[in-house]
Amino acid sequence: MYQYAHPHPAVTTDVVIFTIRGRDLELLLVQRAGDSFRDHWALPGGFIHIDEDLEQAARRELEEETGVSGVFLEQLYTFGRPNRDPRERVISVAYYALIPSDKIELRPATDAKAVAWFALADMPSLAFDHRDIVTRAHRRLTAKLDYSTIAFQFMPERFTLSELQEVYEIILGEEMDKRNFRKWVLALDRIEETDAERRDGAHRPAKLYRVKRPGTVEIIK
Amino acid sequence: MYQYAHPHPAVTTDVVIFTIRGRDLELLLVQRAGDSFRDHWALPGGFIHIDEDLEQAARRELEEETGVSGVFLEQLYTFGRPNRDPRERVISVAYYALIPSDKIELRPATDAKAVAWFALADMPSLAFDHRDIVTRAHRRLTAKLDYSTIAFQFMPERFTLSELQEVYEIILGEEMDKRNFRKWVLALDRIEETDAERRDGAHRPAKLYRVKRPGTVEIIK
DNA sequence: GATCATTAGTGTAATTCTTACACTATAGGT
DNA sequence: ACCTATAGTGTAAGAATTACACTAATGATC
Repeated sequence: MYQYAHPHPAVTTDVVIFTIRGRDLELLLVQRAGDSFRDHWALPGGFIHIDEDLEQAARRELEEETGVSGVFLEQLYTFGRPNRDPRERVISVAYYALIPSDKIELRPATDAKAVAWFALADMPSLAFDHRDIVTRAHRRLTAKLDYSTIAFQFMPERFTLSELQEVYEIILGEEMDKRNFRKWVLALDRIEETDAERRDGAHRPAKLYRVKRPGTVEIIK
Repeated sequence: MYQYAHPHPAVTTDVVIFTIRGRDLELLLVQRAGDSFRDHWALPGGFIHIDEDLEQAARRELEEETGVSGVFLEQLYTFGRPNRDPRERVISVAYYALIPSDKIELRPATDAKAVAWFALADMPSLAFDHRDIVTRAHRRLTAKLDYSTIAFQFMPERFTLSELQEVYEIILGEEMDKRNFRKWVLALDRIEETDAERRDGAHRPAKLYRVKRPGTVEIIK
């Protein structure tokens, strides 16, 4: 038992894990097994360890559910409405992560819980205030498209300009002009041509590009 | 005594309270009286109450030190490095607030603690990781100048365009062109002329403006 | 091996936005 | 009347953004 002179809230991290699958922006949900919100879908998350950094806790949750590490992860917002959890006062420090589309299958056998990807458009109803967390994460992501290189975090090591454009279109939900997009993204000077190309199907092969500094998200403009 | 089956961190809020005083962007610091970092300057803040919303806790701290309420307050970031407080694990949900320059003298008699405004450029050394909190708050504020109407939150009910421009110049730390500034800010369509003017000194009086929706910070462009 | 279908790749002109820049207007003080 | 100080105003050049349509290269089919 742990004792304190004044009441302490519990602190959790929840992680909104985004990826691009097919033609959708999707996120990872886990089905709850425990006592409250049983069988509801929820964001991956859990209590922070008492000697663990917040970001480290979020990375731990991320890795437990997806097996991936070293991907983009950023603190989103802290949710602390007094009754957001019916059991006790729980404050959740929410993070969001972006997973490149070639790493999404590395999900290892976790415990018995169901884990699945859902498109933002057709999520089930979520436990706690997790819908609010998702909404805020989505807003942050779309906002960052405009002024940072965050979208590159979804790309595999090599990709075509058409694929990159499609990622932008999926997240923003609108089509973009091909020539203007290419002019713009190349002028950023954050990606470079490789000497490989992708040939798939009966059409002209596409040049493959790579991001120059894959680990970093930079502010642009 | 309060008991828990697993250890819980303490949770505090700290508030970076900005205002414009004279020709400086300043923030409010309090001198610590308690056991750790005694006599060091620190951000106003304290433990959240167990049934209190996070923002409400921040507003309470803000009002305790300044007497003001109803001003702009936004969650900034949550700081949780394991040893940021030497006494126990403390997670701080930081907020930042902006106070209009005509309300800064409403500081009521608080307890015995010293309270003072400091220009960002010459702050004393701060307790805990409060310097990091201030740095992040300042970054957020300058970033928001570019894409929101946040600067209006510093303005009194009526103000001249020169005063508004000066606020921008103080925060950004650079001079701006008078004609371009006026064209730009009027095109935003977020402030309007009143029929009053300010006459001070031996020169042409300036028209007074007011913000159209004082309570809100809007995204622009 | 010609044709077809499919995606990759490319430039220019019009428009809008941003920047640089200097003088007149009006008050109070002398 | 004149001086000083701040308020207030427009235009032209340059930069960035938008709209828009055809050629290139491949694999599949006949």
